Amino acid sequence: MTDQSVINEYWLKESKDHTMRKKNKDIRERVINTAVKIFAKTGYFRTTMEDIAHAAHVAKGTLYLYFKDKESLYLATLEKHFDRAVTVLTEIETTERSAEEKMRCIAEQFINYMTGLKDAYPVFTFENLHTTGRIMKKMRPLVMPRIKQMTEIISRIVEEGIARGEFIDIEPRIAAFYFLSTIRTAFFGECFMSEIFSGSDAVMKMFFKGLKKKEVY
Amino acid sequence: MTDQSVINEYWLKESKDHTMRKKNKDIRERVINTAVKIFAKTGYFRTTMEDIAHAAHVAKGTLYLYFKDKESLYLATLEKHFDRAVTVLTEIETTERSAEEKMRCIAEQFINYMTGLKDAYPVFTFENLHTTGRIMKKMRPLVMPRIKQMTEIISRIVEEGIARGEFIDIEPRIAAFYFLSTIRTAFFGECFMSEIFSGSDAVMKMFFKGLKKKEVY
Amino acid sequence: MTDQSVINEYWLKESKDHTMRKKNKDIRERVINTAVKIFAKTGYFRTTMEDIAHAAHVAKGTLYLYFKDKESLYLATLEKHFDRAVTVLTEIETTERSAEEKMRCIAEQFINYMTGLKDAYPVFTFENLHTTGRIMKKMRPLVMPRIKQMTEIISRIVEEGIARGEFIDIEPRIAAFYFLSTIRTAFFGECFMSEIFSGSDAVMKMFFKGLKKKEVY
Amino acid sequence: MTDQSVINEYWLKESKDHTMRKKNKDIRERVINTAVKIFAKTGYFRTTMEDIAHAAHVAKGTLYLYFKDKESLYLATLEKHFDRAVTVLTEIETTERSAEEKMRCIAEQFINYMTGLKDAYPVFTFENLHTTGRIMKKMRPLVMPRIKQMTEIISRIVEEGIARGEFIDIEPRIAAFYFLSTIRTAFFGECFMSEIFSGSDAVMKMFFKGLKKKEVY
DNA sequence: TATGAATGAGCGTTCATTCAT
DNA sequence: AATGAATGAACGCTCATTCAT
Repeated sequence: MTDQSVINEYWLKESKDHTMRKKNKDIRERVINTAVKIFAKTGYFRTTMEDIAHAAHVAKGTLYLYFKDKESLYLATLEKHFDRAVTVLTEIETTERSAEEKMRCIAEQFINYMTGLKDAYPVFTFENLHTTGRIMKKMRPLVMPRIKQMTEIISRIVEEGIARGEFIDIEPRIAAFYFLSTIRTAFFGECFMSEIFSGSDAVMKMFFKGLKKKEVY
Repeated sequence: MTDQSVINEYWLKESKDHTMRKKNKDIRERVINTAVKIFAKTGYFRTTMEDIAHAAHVAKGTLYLYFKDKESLYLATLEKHFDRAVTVLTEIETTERSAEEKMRCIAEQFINYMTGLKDAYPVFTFENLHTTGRIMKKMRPLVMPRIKQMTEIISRIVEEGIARGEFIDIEPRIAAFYFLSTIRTAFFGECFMSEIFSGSDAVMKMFFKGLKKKEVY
Repeated sequence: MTDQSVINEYWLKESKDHTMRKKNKDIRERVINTAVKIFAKTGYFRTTMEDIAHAAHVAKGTLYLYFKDKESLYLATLEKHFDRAVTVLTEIETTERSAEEKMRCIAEQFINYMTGLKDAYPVFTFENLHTTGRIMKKMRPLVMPRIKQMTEIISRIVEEGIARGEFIDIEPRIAAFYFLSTIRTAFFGECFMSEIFSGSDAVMKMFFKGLKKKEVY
Repeated sequence: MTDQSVINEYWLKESKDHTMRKKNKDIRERVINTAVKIFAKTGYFRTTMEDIAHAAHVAKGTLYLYFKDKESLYLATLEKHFDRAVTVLTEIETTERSAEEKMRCIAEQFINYMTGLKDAYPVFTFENLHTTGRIMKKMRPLVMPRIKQMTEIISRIVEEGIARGEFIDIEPRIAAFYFLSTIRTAFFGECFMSEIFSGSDAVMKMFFKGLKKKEVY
């Protein structure tokens, strides 16, 4: 839909550096990248440190050289997701397009990324904030600022759209938040509920119809 | 916003039947109603069978007389959620209102229900479909038809709206699905991310602006 | 040396009740009695919960029904030692004998008990107070009062001896403390260092020579 | 109480040679001297090789160049303790004093040394012989001869006292063994049980009263 | 039917030891 | 010789599930 060959590199970068120059950095990376997938596929609790170690081709003990405990490793995977998301958002924000185009591009990128993790539901959607007690406590301070950050970038794009007369006069943060949620809906429906849903385009269309000024025919 | 005194009863029904006529049925019910809350508050994995047994004032072993295992008990709580949701939807569908009014009423009901479980993120939103491989396998056959059912009821309301000229000509299922997702967004934002979000009304407004025909002023 | 058939029962009681009337009490007892020996033989750290469970013919998990953790089980074994020691001391204190006879009887009892645990160095001698950090913190409040209690009983016997003109005029507590230490010496030398030592009688003799008034020949 | 400036040097020697001429010897020494303190403070099991390596400013792997394993390192620290003890004993034996004076000097030295290791219960008292089966097996052949050696030196002093008519006619080894135990008692009571004990002088006095001939007043 | 004591597989984590550099 | 990253066996503890009462 939109040109994105350059941007895509951000999402895929991790699949390349298996050459291991600095052991240190590489193992950490490898572990995180492995853990991302396993956590996503199996869930936090069902995933064992042994699973991760095995999949990352390191010994169980090695994990603890790089991460204080399971929780920390999990948080590191979240961090990773967010970093990429923010990078992509920033990248797109600074391109030259209409606000709507930027947002459509973002949606496309995100959905691609999520879909790329195949059966792996990307862990950083909002609901994960609510995961069970103790881990939640540590997550909020990590996650909330990142969501805020993401929301802010999108807010700016929305503002831009409002200023340009593309969008209706709406509180930009709310539109931004709803936008992220809409992306999730599109991805989720397409991906997991294809039996009863297959209209991510239609959903996006509804979203933009709600956001945009009435066009004059 | 809308009159809902009658409908509310459905959500609250469980708090009444502590009279225990048919012991059997009563224990099962009591366990489920207790488990709903505990699972919601503590999460599936952190919740122990002992927690539930204790809170439901039965012995641990008793749980296994009524439910094959923890998973089954969990699925039973899901059923409960869905049953209520469907009941409410059906109830509202058959009232005499405009399509938009029905949908707004639904949103209100759902959000009330979710909020009523306090800090407990209601377990039946879509993403839970994806929890942990093994359990998911058993969940799909249970959950998918229910979501389908819910979607269908809402679809009919949407169709109604289209037929009446309230809504644009859109695939009703997609609108229905998106509608449920929008409810979730409104609830979630309001409830867990109040720091960065507080516009459930605005979100709903955007949704309906996207759905409704351009009004002539 | 002294008649002690009755008193001995206290030390040996645990070897009898394997009939298990009240499961509850019996398992707890059995575990403690087993743990006493294993801890003594193998040491706190080298002893695994599995070792104890196995030796006590219960499952690992069962241990945790009766004891919060390894530490608590260990402390319970200490408690046991002390209880018996105090019982024996009290028993002997109230008999009709000279102070010296009482003390010799105590020494004999203690040494018998220790020796009865064969290779098992009884864990309640004073130096255990100093075992490694965390466990120590919990031990002191448990152990110190017990040692105090033991010391006090013996102190009273010493006082008695002083009052009767058997012993020199010495601070009774110090004599009591030294007495317990002397018992340990006698046992230890006899038991573990027989190659270079075999004079528990001679040690006791020295102790009493130091304690008693010069006899007039 | 007694002049001991010269003798003290033996105990303190390790704090001087940080000049590191022969690297080899120096690292080994440094490790042992560090380990002595850490083992004493933290206990054998709670002490990790990393702790020691870190404190001794060497890498973990380096420890294994000088010691086969943790156990061997521990045994080496015992050696150290014993070496010093024997040196001190020998030193004192050859001075010109009465037997009692020599023994009092020994007691003072030992207690000073123990106290110098601060909260660290000196690891070479007899009871440590009994730590944990496996290690014990290796310890006995190392430790027993040393204790024998120490006992013998003290025995000679006792014999001397007997010969000079200072002491009663007692088996010197037993007196020697009891003497070491009495030192331990004095130190231990003073150091760890000050709440219920504070009479190391009184204890020593009792010991010597038991050992010495009745004086004629 | 209801109980809850007993079970034991399974997990997170530690740490002595190895080995490539 | 010296390093310290990597290893993996081993342990304490949890908790879903069973079963004798």
